[in-house]
Amino acid sequence: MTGLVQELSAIAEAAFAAEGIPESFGQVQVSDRPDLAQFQCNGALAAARQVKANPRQIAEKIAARLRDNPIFAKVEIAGPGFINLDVADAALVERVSRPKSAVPPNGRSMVIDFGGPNIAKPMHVGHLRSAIIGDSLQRLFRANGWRVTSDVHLGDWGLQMGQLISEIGRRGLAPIYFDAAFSGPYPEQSPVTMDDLEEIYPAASAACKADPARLEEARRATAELQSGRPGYRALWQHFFNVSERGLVREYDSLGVHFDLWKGEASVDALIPPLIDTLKRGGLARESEGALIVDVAEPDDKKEVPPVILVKSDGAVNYATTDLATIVDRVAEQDPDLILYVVDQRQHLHFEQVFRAARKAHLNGKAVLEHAGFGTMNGTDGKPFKTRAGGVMKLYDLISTMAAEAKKRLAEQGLANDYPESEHAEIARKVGIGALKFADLSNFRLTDYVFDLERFTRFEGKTGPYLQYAAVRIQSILRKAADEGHESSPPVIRSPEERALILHLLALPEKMRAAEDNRAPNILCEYAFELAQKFSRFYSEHHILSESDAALRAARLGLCESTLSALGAVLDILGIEIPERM
RNA sequence: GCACCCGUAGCUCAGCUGGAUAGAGUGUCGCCCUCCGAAGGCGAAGGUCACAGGUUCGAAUCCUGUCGGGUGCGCCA
Repeated sequence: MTGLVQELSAIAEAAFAAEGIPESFGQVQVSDRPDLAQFQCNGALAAARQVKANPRQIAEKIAARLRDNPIFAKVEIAGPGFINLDVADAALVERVSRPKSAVPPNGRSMVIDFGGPNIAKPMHVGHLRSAIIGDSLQRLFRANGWRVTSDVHLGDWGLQMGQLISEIGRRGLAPIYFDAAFSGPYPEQSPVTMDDLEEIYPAASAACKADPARLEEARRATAELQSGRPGYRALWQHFFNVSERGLVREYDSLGVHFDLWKGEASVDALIPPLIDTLKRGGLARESEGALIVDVAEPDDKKEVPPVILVKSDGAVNYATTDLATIVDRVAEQDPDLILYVVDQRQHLHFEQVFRAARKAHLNGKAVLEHAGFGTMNGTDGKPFKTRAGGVMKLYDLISTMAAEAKKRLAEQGLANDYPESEHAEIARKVGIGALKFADLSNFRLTDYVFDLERFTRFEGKTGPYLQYAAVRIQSILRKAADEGHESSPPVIRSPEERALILHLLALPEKMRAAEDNRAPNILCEYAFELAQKFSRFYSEHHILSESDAALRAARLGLCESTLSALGAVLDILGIEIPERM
């Protein structure tokens, strides 16, 4: 699906080429002077320098060619050589009325790695960004025709596992798993619950921080787990199972789903052969008791430390599992792109891993890319904490958001007569919609302030504003159907209709820009403007009571087109639209 | 110390492959519901785009430096 800007650019590019000027100067954009024109082309100005000609003269020649094309209602030259363009209403209406078809597969495939949470720890607000941004990206790439495989990629193979194991051993909670003489089978019932783990983990972590001997113990346990000690493996499996149930529930409540629930541990078997390969290729060497891969390059501006494959204690790092995971993914599906949606603070880690992977040719044809995101701070500018000083659990945050949404419904006196279950469902969708939109509308890389008050705002540039606009359209269409009104392709009889249709035709460009930049905030902006333009149209024109049946049908058609575009974008953002609210 | 990210309206943030008058939301002040959902619409006020240089016909955007904030710099993830 090509967008209007793309189509206009192609026309202008052809005009430049016909004048013997590189066609790249023909790029058309939405005008930043809407009072003067709908679109503009600045190519004559840029070309003038290169071609050494008067920009106005170039613009004149281009404009003369453009005027031959009936798609334009206006072609004007302004200032030093801007070419201002308006598209004919008939052309707009024709394009917005074309039946929309799904984007066909583009033949490319990718893996999205969410750098998921560590098992045995509850999800907290710090995990929000990866989940929300990553989910939006997987929906976006799919919508644009990619074959996408998403992997939550849990943190389940590092030192924290050894910390848990050694702490449980000390407490004597499950002695059978520590009995070297025991030959199994181990109990099917987990000796610890998720609640237990949530208490044991911080205790173990604190103990290791305070006492080097405890840390040593945890390291040893980690190495033994990784080298296959049966009791530890069995215990680990319990951690994993217990945690996974909880995590699935948390992600479900956010509406985030993964194709794969793999983790670091899932590539365990691939590590020994990988290390072999790296050793044989002369890429891995021993240093200070550890096995490393040098990845520094001569023209580096910063110091890039080596990748540590095997620590001096014999355990592997997450760099090692990340490398093995690349091997796994290439073997499984040979993707064109592997995208890591992980905190920007881990940028250096990925740089190291990517370099090592490329050096060893592990990545096949895949481009390896880290789409980092900024940290979430509290209103004090420091990493977010609750009033009590701890991190806020995701579950609590979602409950709070839904409760606020419910309060809002009550204030408005709305939904009083809805069944309780629907009431709760609306509150959930609105609460999560507010949360997701607030997160996604910030550019990925910038740190942002987590302000509960701002998140629970439902007016202005928020998720609920968009949901509200969509619900209003649904309501109109329902009434129209009840009254037996037909819809027809839109017409342009007013500036509001024209503005709305112009914006509808910009969707394909925005989808592409969002993909190119891995930036869902571009779609947030688009959706917000779409809802604004609809609201404007809605307040200026009465639809159902319009006596001219043809005009009423055309306006209903415009409502349908708007709902379809808004629904598509909200779907990519992972925001659900209630039937009513 | 070195490297990376950032500094835009009172507040929260867009804009950054250079283009005409720097945008939005919120907050403040006005106006609009006997008519399709007011979680809405319209309008006003609010800016030396941190600072100083440079490149350019043209810089919030590119380059250099300064100040301020954040982050990262083998055996955590």
